[in-house]
This record gives sequence, C-alpha cells and structure tokens, in this order.
Amino acid sequence: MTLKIGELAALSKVSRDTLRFYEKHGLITPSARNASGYRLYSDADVHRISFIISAKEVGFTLNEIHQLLKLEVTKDEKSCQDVKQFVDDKIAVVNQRLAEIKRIKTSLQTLSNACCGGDKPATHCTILEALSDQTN
Amino acid sequence: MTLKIGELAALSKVSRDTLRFYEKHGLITPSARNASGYRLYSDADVHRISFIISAKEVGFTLNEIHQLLKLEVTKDEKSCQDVKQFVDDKIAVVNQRLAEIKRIKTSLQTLSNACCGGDKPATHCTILEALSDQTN
DNA sequence: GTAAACCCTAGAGTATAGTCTAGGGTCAAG
DNA sequence: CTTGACCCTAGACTATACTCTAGGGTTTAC
Ligand SMILES: [Zn+2]
Ligand SMILES: [Zn+2]
Ligand SMILES: [Zn+2]
Ligand SMILES: [Zn+2]
Repeated sequence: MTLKIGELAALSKVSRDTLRFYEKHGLITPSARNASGYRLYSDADVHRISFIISAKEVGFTLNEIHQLLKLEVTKDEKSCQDVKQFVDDKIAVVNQRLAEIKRIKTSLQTLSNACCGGDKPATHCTILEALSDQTN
Repeated sequence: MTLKIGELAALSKVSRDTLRFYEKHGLITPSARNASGYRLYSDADVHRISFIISAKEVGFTLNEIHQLLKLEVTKDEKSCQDVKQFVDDKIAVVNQRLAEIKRIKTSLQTLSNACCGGDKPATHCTILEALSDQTN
C-alpha cells in the first residue's frame, strides 16, 4: 500500500507542507517517487510519521525526535538504558521549564493579589508600583 | 544625571544591543542625543528600563510590556481594574502553559517508568514501542 | 597623535516549527 | 479537451527575542 502526500496528510492529520518540511529536515523521506516525481509513502513511512507525531505529543522537539529516530532505527545496537536516559534527560528539562513557569505564576499571582482592582485611577496601583520598583 | 548606552547597559545588566532593540520596538527611547548622536538616558529612562526588566522577569512578553507601559504612562486615566485584569489575563495564559507542560511531564514519566532501563538491546523497549504505536 | 574603547546605522543571522506564495506540471471526470 | 483537485520546487514570511556583522565616527588616556 502506498500513499500520496495528501493521503498521508489526511491520515496523519498534519499538512502536506508539514510533511515536506519534516522531509527537508531529515525526519522522514518517502521510500519512493512515481514517474512524475510525486512522493509515495510506504507502510514503514506511515509507521515513521506516526512515531514522529507521538513523540511530538509527548513534548519532544523536532531535533530530539531526530535523535529518537536514530535510537529507534538502531535499536538492536542500543540498550533500554540509552533510551530511558534520553527520556529522563528530557524530563529534567521539562522540570526546569515547569519550575520557571511556576515561578512566573506565583509572581503574577502576588502582583494580582496586592491590587485592589477598583475603578479608581491606577496612580496608586501596587502592580505598577511593583514593576517600577528599582530593586535591581 | 545622564547615561550613555554602555553605562545603562552595565547598570541594567542587559546588552547595548538589547537596548537598541527595545528602542527599535518602541519600548524605550532615550530622552536625548549628544552632538555626535550618542544616546543619552535620563533618570526617567532608567526607571523605564527597570520597569521593562521587572515585567520581563515576571513573564510578560515584549508585546505585553508594550501594553503595560501604556497603562503605566496613562495610569491616571486607567483604573486598578484595568491593570489587574491585564495581569489576570496573563495568569490565565500561564495556567494553560502550565497545564500543557504538566501533561507532557506525565507522559514522559509514564514512558520512563515503563522502561526497564537495562543494558540489553532496545528491540523490546516499551518507550520505542509506545512511540511507534499507531493509536492515532 | 594614536590606539583602545566606545558609539552609530542598517541589515543579516539564530532557533523553533511551520505556513504561504508563485509558477508550473499531472491526473481523473465529464 | 478542459476543469478542478492534486502534485512539484524554491524561497519568502510568521512570531519571539535577541545577537552579530560590516563599515564607519568619537572620545579618552598615554
Ligand atoms: Zn487600587
Ligand atoms: Zn492596582
Ligand atoms: Zn528494557
Ligand atoms: Zn526500554
């Protein structure tokens, strides 16, 4: 079974452009072209794009998916340790981002809580004051 | 007291380039130039860059800081309600990002937990399997 | 009086992840 | 045999927030 780009796009719920973009960046190359140069995707290709999409959904960047695909393709030379390590490294990065966003949320919440929210002029607003404060 | 760009940069711990970049994007314009065209920053300018930096630290984008500066400058025409609403809107956005990152973290954690992490070939690796799974 | 350190502008480059456009070829249906 | 839906390429454009480069002018210290 082979699919043309539009068919694979519909199946995978990504755009044709995205498939071509992934190809340009070495993530997936159709296993064949027809006489007119149309891309033809095989079952293996469908499998691969599915892998890419799943990996995106769990938060890997395209660059990381690149690495993951290498692991996947050479999985008989790699160990579970290698794969797990890769995921754990990503978890560490995600945890950092999480901490940063939590910090931001807390800061904003503190700002908001201090403001009276009334309809009088904001000349006395604690939010604007706090942002203007030269504590740096 | 007036400062040249390098002095303000050192004081504010941002780069000269960043100051010029902010200027190009309408965030801060030095109140004067000397005869040679050098930027000269006043106390008010220092105050303004401090506002910008504080706002960045609590997670506002440059675009949002633009809006905030408008609120700050016209604070006698604006109410606390306006300012608080602005912050609360941002909190809502941050909460969404937080939820998304938590989702990602959970997914990654689930993947990692299922993998044995051993040193045998990853041909049986549950992580690679899960990512390959065509449930879409 | 010259060299280092600083300033200027305009514009290109970086990273991320696509989306869109122009200009043209291909294929199936009626 | 033509119309619409599809395919191709190359390259520009989006958003975000800078950073760097090239090619000059200025200031300051020795
Ligand atoms: Zn108030
Ligand atoms: Zn207020
Ligand atoms: Zn294992
Ligand atoms: Zn495993």
